[in-house]
Amino acid sequence: MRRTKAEAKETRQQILLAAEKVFYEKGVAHASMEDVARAAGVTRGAIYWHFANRADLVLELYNSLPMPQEELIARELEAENADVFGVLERVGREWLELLAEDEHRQRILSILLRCDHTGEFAVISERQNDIDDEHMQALEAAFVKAQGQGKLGGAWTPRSAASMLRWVIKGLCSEWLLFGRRFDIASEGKDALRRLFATYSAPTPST
Amino acid sequence: MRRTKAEAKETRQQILLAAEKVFYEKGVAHASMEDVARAAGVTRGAIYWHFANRADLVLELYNSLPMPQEELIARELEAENADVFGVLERVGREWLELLAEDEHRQRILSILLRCDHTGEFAVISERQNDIDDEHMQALEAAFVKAQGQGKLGGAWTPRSAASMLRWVIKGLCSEWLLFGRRFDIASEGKDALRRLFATYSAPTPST
DNA sequence: CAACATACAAACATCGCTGTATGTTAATTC
DNA sequence: GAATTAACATACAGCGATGTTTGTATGTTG
Repeated sequence: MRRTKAEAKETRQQILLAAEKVFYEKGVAHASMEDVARAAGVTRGAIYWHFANRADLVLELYNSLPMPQEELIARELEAENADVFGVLERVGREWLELLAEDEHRQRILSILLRCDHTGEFAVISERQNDIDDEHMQALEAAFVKAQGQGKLGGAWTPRSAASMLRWVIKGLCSEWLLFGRRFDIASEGKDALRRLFATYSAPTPST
Repeated sequence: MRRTKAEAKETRQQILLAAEKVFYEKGVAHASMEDVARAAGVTRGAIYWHFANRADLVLELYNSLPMPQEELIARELEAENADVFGVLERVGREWLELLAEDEHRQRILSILLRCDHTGEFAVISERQNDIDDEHMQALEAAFVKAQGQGKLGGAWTPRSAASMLRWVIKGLCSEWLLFGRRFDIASEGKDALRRLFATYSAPTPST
């Protein structure tokens, strides 16, 4: 029954797809490896060959998501006179559009939002937190630049602006994913970002 | 061994306190009822006498949190010339202060943030979603009123303003609770709310 | 002060699921 | 083309926890 390397990769992919489906429907905690195996058309042996355990399987599910090119964005912001708000707003919009189009991303992020974050799954949360931290640092740096250009108005600090942006995007995504995707996230997100960035550049109030 | 009614209530309270402690430290999924029983100084028998199962225990933990007087707030907003933004900003601030002071609330909300939301725990999430929905409706109604008073500027709609407010408060609380409470949520929250409400009343931009 | 209900403790019955160890077949490797 | 090893399937061992049932002593009620 030995399969060729290409077939093995195929099997691994099938397992990931099955895990996505089963975990999404039953929840990570309540789906057994046997459930996943059946959905993938293999036995648990195959799963334990490709993945160490359930936590590893979930982690690989997360890793299977292609992440947006952050370096490319960073380079765009390098220029002295870069339009920071323009770039950030566009990037945020693109992220929401990416999520709106990619059902795999939707399901995997839903799984992660709803699963337990303690014990063996803590590594996954930490992973997400690390990425989040990097994003925050990049965002804050960008807002520092905008501030240097005299474009950050109101009582905003780079940190407060970055936090607010992240909360809005996170809130938007969480609500959309956990609540049955009952609105057009791309268009509503576009509007929300529009309003938010408008407030960043508002003049400092006198009061 | 039969205890008096007062003693029974006492036992129930001890179990809730133990559950809070144990679930917070080990996570709902990885703590056994035996763990909770030991921490409470009783046997599992006592727990199953007072609570149907683990999900019920967690739900009662959530129910043990006194919720802010929403009717009182609603009444404050009833007046024709009510200062909607002033009231909402104050209520938000008070909520953050309440959380900052109450360690039980902190631990219980942390537990709920990190636990699995599928299967038997779905009822708890639904409960929270219902409350969230009510809040959103109340918020939206309040912003409608503000709009009627001509106070809602920018490109804000009552709904978008309400959503943004909720995302900010949720983001603030989640980040604080999940990330080790590493900042002064009351003071930083106050600032964030200040900035946010300032943007609500900003004049509609010409661009 | 019976009779009953309450508030638990202790014992029981399983049971699903996990991880591993072993078996088997077919690709690779040399 | 023999030896090796990759890619699984199958069989196994064992646990840890859950919900329930039974036991029992003590409040409570009429």
